[in-house]
Amino acid sequence: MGLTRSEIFTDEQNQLSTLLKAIAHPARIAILQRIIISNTCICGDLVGELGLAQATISQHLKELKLAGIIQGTIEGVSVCYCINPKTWKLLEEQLGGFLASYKGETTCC
Amino acid sequence: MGLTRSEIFTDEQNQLSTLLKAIAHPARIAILQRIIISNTCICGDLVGELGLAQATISQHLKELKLAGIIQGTIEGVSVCYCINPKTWKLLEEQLGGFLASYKGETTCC
DNA sequence: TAATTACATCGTAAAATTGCAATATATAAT
DNA sequence: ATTATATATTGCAATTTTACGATGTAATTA
Repeated sequence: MGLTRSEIFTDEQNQLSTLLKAIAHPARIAILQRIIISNTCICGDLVGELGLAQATISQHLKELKLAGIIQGTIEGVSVCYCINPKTWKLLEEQLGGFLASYKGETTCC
Repeated sequence: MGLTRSEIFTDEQNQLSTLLKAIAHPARIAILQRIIISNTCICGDLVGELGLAQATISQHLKELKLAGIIQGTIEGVSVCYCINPKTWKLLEEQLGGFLASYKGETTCC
């Protein structure tokens, strides 16, 4: 009916899928890459560089912030965004464990 | 308008987001974990174990197959699914590179 | 104080996702 | 040939996502 039945899955499965969903969009990947490159935080630059409307960028930033992947600090008139190291580490661990659990076996169908 | 503007992003960004979207659902994570555990492939078992309707499981399997993450082989009456090693490796590389590009810096906002 | 700048939020439309019952299909067993 | 079993497909409803114009808000500048 359009809503994910989270109750029937484990907390780990739900948490990982939430983090993945947050980064599973080309615009949000581009935003994260841009933040990572300019280690120091940017923001309004994204609007001019990505080719999406300001409202759209702001919405994507909100989603990344909601998932805890980035954090924003008010800096005068503008807002400075950067990676949240804690969540990034969590993502690396959870996802790394998940991906590494498959050992490319030879016995397959 | 409800449709992602893929044209304005790079092929790498689009490809990675497609793969991520495919695994960004608790049911599909659960399905992949189950396939990985029983290194040898299963299928109908999922319906009984996950608590989702047969049509729903079948649909999730279809999405994973479409993204190239799993592959299915007809085996008598049932179908045997397993991980597609090639795509899994691609995902590990692309995602690994992306996650590793952030070196938890100290200078942040 | 008024104007400007940077960003967030609201409202809305189009499209995609999630889930399931019902039905179709295809192979195996009787 | 008929029945049973396993999976796929169809059709539908509820919900979420994506995108953007318009508008609101908050801090800086004139």
